[in-house]
Order: sequence, then C-alpha cells, then structure tokens
Amino acid sequence: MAEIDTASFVPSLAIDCVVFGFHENELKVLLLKLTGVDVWALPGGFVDKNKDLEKAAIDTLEVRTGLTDIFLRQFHTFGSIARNDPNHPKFLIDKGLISEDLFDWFNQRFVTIGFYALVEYSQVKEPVPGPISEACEWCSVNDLPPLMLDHQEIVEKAHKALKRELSYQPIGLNLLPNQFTMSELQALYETILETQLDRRNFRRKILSYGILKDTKKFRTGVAHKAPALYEFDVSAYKKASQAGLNMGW
Amino acid sequence: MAEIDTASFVPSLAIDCVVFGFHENELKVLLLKLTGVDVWALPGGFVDKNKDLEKAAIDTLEVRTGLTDIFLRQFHTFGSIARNDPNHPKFLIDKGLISEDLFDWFNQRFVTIGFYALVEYSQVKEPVPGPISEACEWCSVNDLPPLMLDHQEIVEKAHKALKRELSYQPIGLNLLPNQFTMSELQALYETILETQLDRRNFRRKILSYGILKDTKKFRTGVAHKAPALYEFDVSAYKKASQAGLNMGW
DNA sequence: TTATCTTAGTGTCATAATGACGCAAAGAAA
DNA sequence: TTTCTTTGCGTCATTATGACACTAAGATAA
Repeated sequence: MAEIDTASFVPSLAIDCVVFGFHENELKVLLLKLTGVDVWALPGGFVDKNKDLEKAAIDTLEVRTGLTDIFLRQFHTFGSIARNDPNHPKFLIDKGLISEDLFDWFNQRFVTIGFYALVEYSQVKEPVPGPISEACEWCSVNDLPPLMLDHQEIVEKAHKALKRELSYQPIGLNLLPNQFTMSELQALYETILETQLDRRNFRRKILSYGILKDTKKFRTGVAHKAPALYEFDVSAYKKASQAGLNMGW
Repeated sequence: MAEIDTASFVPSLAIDCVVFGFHENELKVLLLKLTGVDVWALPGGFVDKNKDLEKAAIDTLEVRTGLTDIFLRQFHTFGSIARNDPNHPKFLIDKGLISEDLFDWFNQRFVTIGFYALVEYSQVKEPVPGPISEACEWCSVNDLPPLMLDHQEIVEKAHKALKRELSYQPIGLNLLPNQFTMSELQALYETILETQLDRRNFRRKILSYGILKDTKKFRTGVAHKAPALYEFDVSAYKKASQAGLNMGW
C-alpha cells in the first residue's frame, strides 16, 4: 500500500504521461496495471512543491522506463470538474491500494497536465510498476484495456496531438532505433496517421527533407531484397524541427 | 482594494487569457493596468472549486469584454517554479492592491493555464478593469507595456500558438467584422504571421478554400477603387476548421 | 476636364510538389 | 531454376506555388 507524503505536493495538481513507443508496426503506450484490479492507468503523479512541471514528468518517466533524456511535450491540461469521480478515492482504499488517511488527498479536485513522450521501444528494457501497480506494460493504442478515470480521453488527445505534430515536424528520431529502413519509417508514419501512404511517394517526400543519411549498409538476414539502412542526420533533423515542414503560408 | 474569498478557489491554480483583437492593421491584446503602478497584467483569475477551467476563462472574458460566445483555446500551462516571484505578493500589498491577509494566498506557488481568445475588436465597446486595476486597454503585441510576472512570455507563446494555428486552420471569423474586404483579411494574415504576402497569390489561395462568400456589395466612401465585401461561409468555414487545411501527409 | 495616382481584380507563366503507377533488380523460398 | 515479394528508381499528368504583367475603378491633382 502506498504511503506518500502529501504535504510536499502542490495541491490539486497532477501530471500524466502518455509514453508512446513503436513496435511490430503498432503504436504503443506504456500503462500501469493497478494491483488486484483490471484497471490501468497512465504513469503520472503529483507535483513536488519545488519542482518544475517538466521535471516532474521527466522524473516519472525515468522511474518507469529507466530512460533519461526523453522527448517530452506538454499537450493539454485536463481540468473539467466531471473528471473527478467521487467514488475513485473510495475505490482505491477498498482495493487496498492506498491507506485510508489519504482519502482527503485523493478526494480533491485534480487538474492534470498531460505530457506525451516518444521513446524507443527497445530501449525500455523492463518497465517498472509503481507502488499501487503490479505491472507496467506496453499496450497498443488501438486496443486499450479499461483505463482509470479519464485516462482514455487523455491517450486519445495525446495521439491526436502527435498526429498533428507529424504534419509539420519530422518525427522518428525518438521512436526508431538508430538505424532503420525506409519501410520502417513509413510504417511509423502510417501507424501514427492511421492511413496508408504510397511507398514511392513517401520515399521521395521524406528524402526531400534532407534529414536522412544513407548509411550504405543494408539490413541482412531478412526475407527478400535487403533494404538500405538509414539514420537521421541529427543536425538537419533539428533544424527542420525548428523551422517546421509544411507551413501553409 | 480587492477582497476575495480564497476558500472557494482551487489552490495553486490560475488561468490567464490572451485576448487578441485586430485593429488598424495591428494585432492587439487586452491588458489590465494595475492601479497606481505602471505594471500591466493579463485578464485572468483563480478557478472556482466547482467550475470547469474553460468556464473560468469564459467568465473572465465576459466580465472584461461583455462578450459571450468567444473563440477560446487552451494553448499552454505555465508551471515553472521560477515564475513565482517571492516579492510579488509583498508588492501587491505595498501598492495597496490587496489586503494583507491575502499574503499567504498570493504567496503560493501558482500554475497558470493559458488560454487565448479571438474577438472582434469593434464588438468590445468598453473593456472593464477589475478590482485591482484602473484600466483595461488594447495594446499592440509589438509594443507591450511592462507586464507582471511572466505575462510577457505568456503573450509571446500565445502569439506563436496562433501563428501555428493559422497554418492549418482558417482564421478570421472571430477577428473580423461580418463583412470585410480581401485586403483586410490579408492584412490580418500578414499581421499574425509577421510577414508580407503577395496580394494576388493570397486571393487565389484563400478563395480556393471555398470559405468565403462574395456579398456582391462594395465598400464605399474609401479612396480609390471600391473593394468587394466578403463574408465567411460559416458552414464551410467550420468544415475546413475541422478538416484542417494544409496537412502535410 | 483631363492627367495622375493608388488600389482592386484578373490573368499568365515557369517551376515545384503531388498523386498514381510502371518496371527492373535483389534475394528468399518453392 | 522458377516464383514471389520487397526494394529502388523512374515516368507522367495534375495541381499548387511564386513572381509578376495588365487593366479597371475611383479619388485627387493640375
């Protein structure tokens, strides 16, 4: 059962992180399974009184994934009064997840600041559960388990934000391994955008951005023709990120 | 001096609104001048315990502008610990803006949720100051007076968000009067984007979106050739807003 | 009254970007 | 050796974009 020192936290405020990973052509999010019940939650937490919001999110992510230096972006703050289910604190206590004297703390109205993070799936060796959870796993965004409170909505909004981001920013540096094939990059785009793209046109367009470096190496040991391996030209990538890609005006 | 019932507010939490208007080819924001000092602030406030964040922003705007039904968008939440100037509450008390017993409330760490609003300048007849301000005025974003705390940064971030919005959404419905000329619409775009656009190419592109209706009327009594008056085709405009305009993929 | 000046409206043209799709080469599997 | 699938390269028609010329309308100046 979780014992936390609520006095050190900013009241009413929480953060939630939607951690995206990409594996087997699926967009995944990291979720925590609450101990003893089939309810899942986003990694997140309260905000220490003398900690920046960003830092609170970064620290949460480090604990769960072991990763530092993660791509992180604040995308929305969720503050509807409806999101505070009055039965929630009772539920947590009944299930033995928190002690009874935390009732008041959990019974507050919380406003949560949503961040999304992009991480390289394979880099996260063993996601670690928290004090009130028994598992931390990757789940496909298209097949989410039952989520706590409004966490489903938070995931959806994060995905939407990511989609939008994609249309004027290069994406991939934080989601793919160092070297990758053109097909893998395309699959990432298709997965995030939930649409199909023409293979040849995709190649042409992405190459035109000048953010890819041909490594002159090939992926071996795979079926069919060995595809070329690319990596991102980090400085060009960052420059393109700054400038924005498809600005309309 | 402001007397407020802090017990009814969510602690640690505030909202700030960047209200954009467009007048004389300038992008303006609505600011409040604190009584007795040359320090200005964004309209904003605390969040009532049983009020949605959006509603808090809407209510703030109604009080200041008299307008209901305003275009409003949450764009960022500001929560750095650095934004809390420990001298600020003392400053407010010294200047006689708030009573001494509010020191503790104002001395909290505040996280503020930033909204920007788009309003039609001429619709705001007489902006009304609040309890701690003696004036409420439109100021050009390019020539802002000294602002309280990090409000300058908030305005800048809002402008940036608006700029970005412009590149994949139609804008104007909420900023221009019902009928307007092509030049006025272009001036709005140029002002927000801080760039010059070719007159003829702008016309072609904006017309291609199919969101404008030719009213068959002309602006009279102006120098030179009488320009045609347009209005937005609201349903087409909303459809375009939904769909997004210049998605890259 | 006529010439001049400025803004509005329309059109042109070269170039770039996009969408649709053909074809051959490289491997792995049959 | 043949078949099958994926990769890499290219074509072509259409559309979008940037640069800019020309004419019309109306106010002002000569």
